[in-house]
Amino acid sequence: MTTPEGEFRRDESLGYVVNLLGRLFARALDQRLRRHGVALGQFPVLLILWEQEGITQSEIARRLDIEQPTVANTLKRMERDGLVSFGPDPGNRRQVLVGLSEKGRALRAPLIAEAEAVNGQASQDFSAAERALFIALLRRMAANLSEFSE
Amino acid sequence: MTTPEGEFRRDESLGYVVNLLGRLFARALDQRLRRHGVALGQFPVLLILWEQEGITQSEIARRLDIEQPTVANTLKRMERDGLVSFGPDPGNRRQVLVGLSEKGRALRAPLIAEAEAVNGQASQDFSAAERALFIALLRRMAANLSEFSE
DNA sequence: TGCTGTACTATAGCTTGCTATGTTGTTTCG
DNA sequence: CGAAACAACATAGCAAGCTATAGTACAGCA
Repeated sequence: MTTPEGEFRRDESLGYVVNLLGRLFARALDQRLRRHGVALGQFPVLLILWEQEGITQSEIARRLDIEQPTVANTLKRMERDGLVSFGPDPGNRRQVLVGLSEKGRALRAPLIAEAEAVNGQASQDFSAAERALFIALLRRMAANLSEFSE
Repeated sequence: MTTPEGEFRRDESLGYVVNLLGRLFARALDQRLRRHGVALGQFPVLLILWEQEGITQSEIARRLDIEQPTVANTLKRMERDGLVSFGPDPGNRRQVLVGLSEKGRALRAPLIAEAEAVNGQASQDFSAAERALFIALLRRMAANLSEFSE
């Protein structure tokens, strides 16, 4: 399944097309989140905190599969924007527990609605079966790429 | 197809999963390109220039669906790294034509091999039909998101 | 011709991702 | 107990995406 002659068609390259679609999703969601004063990268962190507050920075990084310094910087901007606050863990002085502000909690329903609107637009002509199939293929591919790098 | 109760499952969200897969592709390809001294974002630009040299910055941006300032900055780094050179267009003094260095041309085969290796790993257990179906779904979704923003 | 609009490039500034490295606290084990 | 390993967080520095804006050259038209 290698390409015949040093040729390489961008439009047939999995990585290229996935990356392009990813940027389209990012642009669409970013525009909508900005209306609420929230930046794109803050949204996944909010998703985690809406599930569970009082976890550590590294736990957030682990659940999102993002590096710890990236999360640290995003949290710092979220604190600046009044979305989260940090409290020391009395039982463990090296870690810091992250909590939501009221503002952060209140954004849950409206921001999730924005994300669902984007997902809805993206899959507007997909049947439920197609959508499920698509997610399954995405996940298989992600699993393939997560295997030890070689 | 909206979610029942303010719930939002990351693992079922199209945007979330596409974004995650995109980062996995990016990490995998970045690691491989680094061995050749090339940064990830330079690769799409190289793909364009391998097809056709002597085009303008904005033409590159248009073909890749990336904003012009992003391309401008990437090209600046590529010049620094000795991959491209700029020549003024004698017939049009406002634009600049981008050309490849010998080094840039020579990287074609090895870098395409790296990209194909990543694509191959990602789709290692996919049949040709599945791969084609997957690409078709990605493209439909991209078309849906490209429709005028609302 | 000259003015207006458009196209190309550049610059500033932000966010979010990454790696690499350092600091500090906790755990483990000899 | 003390040393070594490990875990959490911070910081520095880079790449690449974005928006907004400004400057310059060209084109089209009154």
